[in-house]
Amino acid sequence: MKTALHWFRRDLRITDNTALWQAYTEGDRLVAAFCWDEAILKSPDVGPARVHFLLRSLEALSRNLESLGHRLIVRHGPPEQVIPGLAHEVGADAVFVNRDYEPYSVARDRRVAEALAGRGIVLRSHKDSVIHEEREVLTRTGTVFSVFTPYSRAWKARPVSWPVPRLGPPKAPPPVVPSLPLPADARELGHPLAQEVFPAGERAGLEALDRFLEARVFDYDHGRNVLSLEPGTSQLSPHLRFGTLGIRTVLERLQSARAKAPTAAGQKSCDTWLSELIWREFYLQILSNHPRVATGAFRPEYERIQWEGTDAQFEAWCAGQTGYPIVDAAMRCLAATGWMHNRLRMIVAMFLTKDLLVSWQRGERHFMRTLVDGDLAANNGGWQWSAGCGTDAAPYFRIFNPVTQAEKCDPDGSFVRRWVPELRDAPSDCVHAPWNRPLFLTKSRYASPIVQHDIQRGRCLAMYQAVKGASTEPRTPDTLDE
DNA sequence: TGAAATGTTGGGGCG
DNA sequence: ACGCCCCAACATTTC
Repeated sequence: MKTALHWFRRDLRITDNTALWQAYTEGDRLVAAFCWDEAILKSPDVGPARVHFLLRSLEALSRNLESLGHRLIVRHGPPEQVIPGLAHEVGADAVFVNRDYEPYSVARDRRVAEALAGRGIVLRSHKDSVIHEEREVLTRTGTVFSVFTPYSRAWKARPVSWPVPRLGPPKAPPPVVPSLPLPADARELGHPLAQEVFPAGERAGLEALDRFLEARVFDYDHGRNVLSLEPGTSQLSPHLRFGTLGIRTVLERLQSARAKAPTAAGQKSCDTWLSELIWREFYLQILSNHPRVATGAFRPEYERIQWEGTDAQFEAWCAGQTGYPIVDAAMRCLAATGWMHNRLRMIVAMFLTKDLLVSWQRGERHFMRTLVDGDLAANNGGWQWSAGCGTDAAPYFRIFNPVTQAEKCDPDGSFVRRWVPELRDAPSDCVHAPWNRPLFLTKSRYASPIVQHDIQRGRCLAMYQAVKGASTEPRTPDTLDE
């Protein structure tokens, strides 16, 4: 009798789960396991929003497995000890995982594979979290893309893979081995969120997908850039982050939604959203092929920047106390809910790096700690884009004006008023720039701007120009890191 | 997936 | 009627 152990990581679902399906079909007996890895959970990059989402998703996963007659075995400790130990305990012939491309995970999986091999057990890893993997979309000469547009053209030219079936009932009873309880509540691991916006788990993921594809996707071109109460974005990022939703399912349902698009503009909106999914895979393959981006600028010349921003300025940014309404509203929304609209992520990132002149890496770390969907590849890619030091980056001189941006994405100021109560009574013509009404500003008790945009913009341009002029030999953009 | 500075054009007020 | 100026509107360049 062959026993297959499936080790859940970032694939917390039983539908359209490649490695789980392989373990189920190839083995005579399935063991489903999750390892509570303290190294990850104690990392300063992990905060309560994500831990809470993870816990609730695991509870849902456990219930879903039980409803079929399976059982989720939970163990605590270092995976390189826990997984081989459990595999040995249940007499597994093979351990199945879906591949994870972050540097930490790659190293961890290598250690686990070695430890398993020592016991004569094989680690079988599968592609699951992406449609096309790190070395599957390459230029004609076989090098890695570092510009999005040609990457996405090549991505689309490849055939997509379709969902795998949902897990079925057990072929043999699950093993009787100890399983430890999950921590009862995220509060044990940090401060509770003031507001929770994301229902967790597989069912919630599928429902969020269908809700988005029902109508909102057809207005995505416009809706994604405004901050109205009903979000124009898909709200799927935490589900894609934790694998409570499978990417093949997303693609399949997007295609059928696109076929039903009411207008040509609706179809175009579907394509725009698809390109956001491709951005996700673009940044994943950048991280896989150039792991050094996790610790430094993709364009090395930008490593020389002497960031002038102070700790106090960084802390004001984190706390939403910069005196720029759109920035403060966005940062307070993040602190309270663990989520921020993508347009706002760009605005606050530009503001931190180009107005406060604080290193993008400090912002990157803060986002990782606080975001419910915090993902190394996407977050790093976004920050390097904003700072102008990444692949396919915004040119360094592309600097957002926080007021102009705010007027575009929050024309009536309702988003600002919701998150910055000091400005609840601000007249619409100054809600994004209250310093234009000194009398109102004093009365409102809202912070005065901690920097002046036009002045900081000039300093930023000078700062970037200095390192650009100092750049040495030209780099080859598609060489691989070791 | 900008914004500011600078340049050009054309309509209308006015002497 | 004409030229002049103003300036909005748009286009181009620059950061």
